Amino acid sequence: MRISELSRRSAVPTATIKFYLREGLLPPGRPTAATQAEYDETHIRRLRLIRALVGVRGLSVSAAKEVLDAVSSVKTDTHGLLGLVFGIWPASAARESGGPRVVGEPARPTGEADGTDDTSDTYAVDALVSAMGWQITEHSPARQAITQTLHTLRSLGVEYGWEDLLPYAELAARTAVLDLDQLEGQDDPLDKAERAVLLTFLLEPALLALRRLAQEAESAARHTD
Amino acid sequence: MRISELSRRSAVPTATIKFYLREGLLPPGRPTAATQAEYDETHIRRLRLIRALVGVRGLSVSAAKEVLDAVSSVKTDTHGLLGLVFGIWPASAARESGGPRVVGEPARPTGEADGTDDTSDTYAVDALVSAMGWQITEHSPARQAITQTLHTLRSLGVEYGWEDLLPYAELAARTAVLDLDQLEGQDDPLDKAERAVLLTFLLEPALLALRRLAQEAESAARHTD
DNA sequence: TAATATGGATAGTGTCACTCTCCAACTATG
DNA sequence: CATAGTTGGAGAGTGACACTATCCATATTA
Repeated sequence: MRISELSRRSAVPTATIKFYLREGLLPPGRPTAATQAEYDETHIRRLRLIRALVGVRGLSVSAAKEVLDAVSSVKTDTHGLLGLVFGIWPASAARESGGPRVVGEPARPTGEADGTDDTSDTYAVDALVSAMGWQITEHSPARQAITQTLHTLRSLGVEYGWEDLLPYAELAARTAVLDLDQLEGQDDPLDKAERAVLLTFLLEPALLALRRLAQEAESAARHTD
Repeated sequence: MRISELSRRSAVPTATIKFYLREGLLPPGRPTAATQAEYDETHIRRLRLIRALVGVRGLSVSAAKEVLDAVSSVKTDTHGLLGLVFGIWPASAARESGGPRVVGEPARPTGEADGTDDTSDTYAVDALVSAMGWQITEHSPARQAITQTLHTLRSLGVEYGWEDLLPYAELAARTAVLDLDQLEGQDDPLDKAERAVLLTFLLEPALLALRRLAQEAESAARHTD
């Protein structure tokens, strides 16, 4: 099929499809002439995946590209596959770790305005990880996210340590078991990778939503007793 | 203190402070003259909270305003407080529920391009909620987020129903118990509201990060067996 | 062969979170 | 009390981002 049919069938405007092609999110079609190319079902599928990651999950286009590249890079190496997928962190983390997105300002010299240090939180996360008995890559972006959260909470005067996160970590471990179980069926490494991506990224908003619902229910339950 | 000291102590540029004042995120200082106002510790605290919600959690400024307004609106009404806080959904959900953010396009008539319907997923979420025995407001934004996720997964050819979310919901329920426990100490309703906001919103990235770490660990564990 | 569609490149748009510039009204200093 | 530096407030400007629109030299279709 050509681009207009691809557009119609995927409900993505042709201009946007061209944009995704340019950004390398969508692989080019098979060229049949100088100004003609042929697309197939895989392109429709890929487009839906892109829209899901960007639109539903809210990933930036560049983050989505990272994710998709990781999925495509899976040839036969079933081994590092999941580590690769699980190691990807949405690009928004970049602006998180560097503080609020600053554009023009030449990094004002006054670093921490309140004297709190970040290093102690790094050790706290190490303690948490080893308390759970987890084998984790040294420089996982997820580690930084937790460090950041602990640091922020502390700077806001909330007493919060890694011990407080431990019970959450236990629940996260069980969540991970569920997640991995969902991948058992898939034999084709590419399908497995795609499913891992979908269940990891697309489930994130749903899991947060479940927490909210549960909070509301728990709050109601405690108030009516 | 005046704005320059507030800026120095909070590490937020004065221009940005002025912006937050204009947007209503930060309450105005006590005016001492036509072009002079006095700020205090509460403003520093509020600034840190804003930066945490916007910078760390990644809320939009308008979403942060909603959150902050909700916290401030708590006078003595300890009752609906938590429901109010838990019911807030980041503004990004708005663009999620409406599909990818479309700006110029006049809403192309071709609705669902692949024929899948959204209504069935709405019932699925109802089933999930009642299976958990949760008492939830009818039009909670969190419901929509889950509906959306189920719908997206289905449109991508992944067989996924509310039954698959049930075990996650059980874990979410336990998470909520932890969350609510953390609020028990606070007696002052305003402190309680602020703590609820912090632990709900700021913990979200950390919880997702914990899942990633747990996934990596679980994946490693399964592969070395 | 004329009307329409396509791939590719370039430029433009709307939104967002700031950031900069002005200016009249202060305040601190000599 | 003169003057240099600071404010609050308003409005315009900026850079990043995710598209979206316009061109144009082919290609295809009627």
